[in-house]
Parts: sequence; structure tokens; C-alpha cells
Amino acid sequence: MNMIEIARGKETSATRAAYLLVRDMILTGALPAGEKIKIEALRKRLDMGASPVREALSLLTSDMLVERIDQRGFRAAPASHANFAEILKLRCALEDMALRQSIERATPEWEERLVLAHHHMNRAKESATFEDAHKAFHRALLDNAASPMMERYCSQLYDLNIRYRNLAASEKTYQRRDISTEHAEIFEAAVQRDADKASTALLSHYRLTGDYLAKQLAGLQG
Amino acid sequence: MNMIEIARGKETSATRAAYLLVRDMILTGALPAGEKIKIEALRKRLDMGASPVREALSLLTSDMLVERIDQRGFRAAPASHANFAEILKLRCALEDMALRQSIERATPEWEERLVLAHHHMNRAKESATFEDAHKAFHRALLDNAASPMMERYCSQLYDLNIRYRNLAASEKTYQRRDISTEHAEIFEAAVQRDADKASTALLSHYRLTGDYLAKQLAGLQG
DNA sequence: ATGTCAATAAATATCGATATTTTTGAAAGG
DNA sequence: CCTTTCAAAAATATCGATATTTATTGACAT
Repeated sequence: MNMIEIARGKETSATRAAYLLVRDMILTGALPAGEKIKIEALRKRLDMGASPVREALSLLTSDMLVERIDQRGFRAAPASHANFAEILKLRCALEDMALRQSIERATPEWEERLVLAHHHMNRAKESATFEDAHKAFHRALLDNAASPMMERYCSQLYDLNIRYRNLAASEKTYQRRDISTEHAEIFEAAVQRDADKASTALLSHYRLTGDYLAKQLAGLQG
Repeated sequence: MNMIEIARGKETSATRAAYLLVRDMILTGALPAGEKIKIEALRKRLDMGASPVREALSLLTSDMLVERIDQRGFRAAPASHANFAEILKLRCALEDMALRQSIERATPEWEERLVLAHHHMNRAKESATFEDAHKAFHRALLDNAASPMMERYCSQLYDLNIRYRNLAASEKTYQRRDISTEHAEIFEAAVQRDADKASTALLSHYRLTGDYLAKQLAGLQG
């Protein structure tokens, strides 16, 4: 049973299966940035009708992973240095706000969720589930802001950033910096409910990663 | 010839026509907040197949004007005080950033665009085109930030706010405050390239309008 | 009355075929 | 040699019909 059948089996609707699969294809670069997405080819590859594919692509527009051009179909969102810089800037602004709001509303329950998310991430080091655990940790940090729109924006920006990480990873070098120390710093500050310290640590984490990635992305136009 | 035919004639694709029409229906309240949107009914009303309607609704999901629930269709995004407060907060944060960036990059060309936008808005006072001119003025303020994602977010949030204004307008009272003075203040500060002053004026404009609307929206849950 | 269950009705999701539009590529003209 | 033009090919957009899923109703038991 291949990935497509698994996704179709698990997910209730063909549209949702297509959404998740295409999303993954764009994030991993299987559908390269800026490239035209041909409905017919995708339709066959995913083994479903054109309607759910089109609908999935329309939904991916929300996430700024797909661009829709009236009467001439869809394309994977282009990647550029300028776009990457914009994502970094917006992330810093929004996550600063979300994290402060999260800490402001801190409860023992949130603290426990955070402890677990951090633990799971450390546990998953080097494993295939690390990416998921990492995302879950970052999500848990902001969760408590109880601000659905902000969460949505942050989640979208996280994914867009992952895409650039994957783009950079296809270049030769690998991350050297000790990420887990940075995560621990953010985590400790959040648990201590020190918003300034936590935010500073989080933003510095993003900016360091950003600088690092920007260097790897030298082959990008824009 | 009715509105639908006009929209279909002007717009190249049925999907785009549906997108604009349904968007308008939600912003004006013709499709009430939180209400289920039945494909078949819309399909007949817009006189087109189900596919473009579904696709338009999927696109409106980007704008947070429509919610999609797998296997049980679409609904107009619910409205609540909490949601309204969130929109206001995000607008303030993002537009502050965008306006400062816009002013930082100020050029004579931008200044001229701003002058015109402000003039058109004043000219359109009391006219049916005021809403468009008002939106154009606010857009022009942020335009020069040259940050497509930020512009998109700001534009989305502007529309979401308009929806609440329309919701409030259906209540009895009307705006008393002198809006044009506030606009003039923002405008003058921007032209003087005083970012702090401009941002303060803009945010105060939003917060005053926000407070005013919040009072009108007493009939809302949440 | 109240809750459950099955049968029915309604609505969504999806398919396959067709109409429209854009793209391609080769021939003609400057 | 470069542009323009037009027909063929390819791709998108849309429709109408059908399969699936969810919601409703009313009979029946508690």
C-alpha cells in the first residue's frame, strides 16, 4: 500500500487527502517552488478526480503555498530571499506577541503541556519524529495565547519556514549550532514566566536559524 | 441585467465571479455570520455549477470569511466579541509595522500616491464610493512597505473589520466622531515622514473605532 | 416524556465528459 | 533574422450525473 492509499484511507475525504499530500510535496520540494502544477498530472498521480485536487489547491492558497492565476491554473509559491526575509520578520513580530500573551495567561496546565512537549522533542532527537515534536513544542509555546487567528498565522509561517529549511538542506552543509541549548533557554524562561527573557531567546533562536539558512540559500534569486 | 450577470460578464471565470459575490454577501451580512452555506442553494442563486461555487468557498477560507468542515460543507465564519478584539489587536500590530516600514522607504512617488488617495477619500465623502476610497487610502499608507505577505494580512484584516462595521451598522445608532480629522492627522504625519506620530495616530484611529463598534455589538455572543 | 434505531430525505463530495482558454509551433510576411 | 498570425495541441474551467455521507423523522421500547 503506497502513501497515497494510506492518506486516502485515513482521511475522510479525497480533498483532505489531496490537501495533505500536496502540502507535503511542496514543503519537501517534491513540487519545486515556482513550478506550474498541472491538474491532470496530479489527478492521475493521486488517483482521484479533478475536483478534489482543484479544491485542495484552492485551500493551499490560504497557506501561501500555492498561487492561483485565473484561467491559467496553479503554481507552487515561488521562493526568494525577499520572501524568506519577510517570513522571518513576520514570525518574529507575531510570535513575540503570541508568546507574551501565552505567558501572561500561564496556568499549571499549560506549564505541564510545555514540559511534555519539550521532553518529547528531546526524546525524539535524531529520530524521524523530531520534526513533528519540534513543531509541537513551538506550537505549545504559543498555544496559551488563546488567539485562534494568531495561532493560524504562526502555524502558517512555521510551515513556510520549514520549506526554506528543506530548500537549504538540499545544499551540502548541515546545521552545526547546538539547537537544543537554545530550545532549553526558551523553555526555562517560559516556565519561569519571564516573558522578556523568553521572547528574546525565541527571537534570537529564529534569527540565528534565519541567518544560517540565508547563507545556505545563496543559489536563490531575489 | 442583475448583479450576478454583471459580475459574471466582467470577471473572466465563474469561480472568480462567485468568489467576489459570496465575499460581498458575507461582508454585508447577506450571508449571516455562523450560518451554514448550502452549495445547492448558492449554485442556483448564482446560476452556475457546483464546482466553481465550492472552489470560491475554498478560496474564501484563506480570508477567514468561510469555515470548511470536512464532509459537512461550509459556513460563514462566526462573529464574536473575542474575534473582533483579536482582529483589532492583530491589525494594530501589523499595521504599525507596515506603516513604519512604508515611511522608512518613503519616496516622492509614494507621497504623491498618498496625497491623491487622501484627496479622493475626502472628495467621496457621503458618496457610495467612499468605502472604496477609504480602503484605498489605508492601503496606500501601507503600500510602500513592499512586503506582499504583510499587505495581504492587512488587507484581510481590513475586510474582516468591515464586516463587523456592517454588523454594527444594522443597529440603530450612527457614527458621530469626526473621522476625517483623524485621517488628516495620519496623513499629515505620514507625509512629514514622522513614523512615531503617524503610527500613534493610526492606532488611535483604530482603537477609537474599535471601542465604538464594540459598544454597538452588544447583541453578539462571546 | 425520553431515548434509540432504522428508514428516508437532504446535502456534500466526487467523477467523467465537455466547453473554453491558453500555449505551442510552424508558416508567412516584413 | 525577427516578428506576426493562425491552427493544432494542451490545459484549465465548468457542467451534470452519481456515489457517499450526514441529518431528519417517526415508530418503538423504556
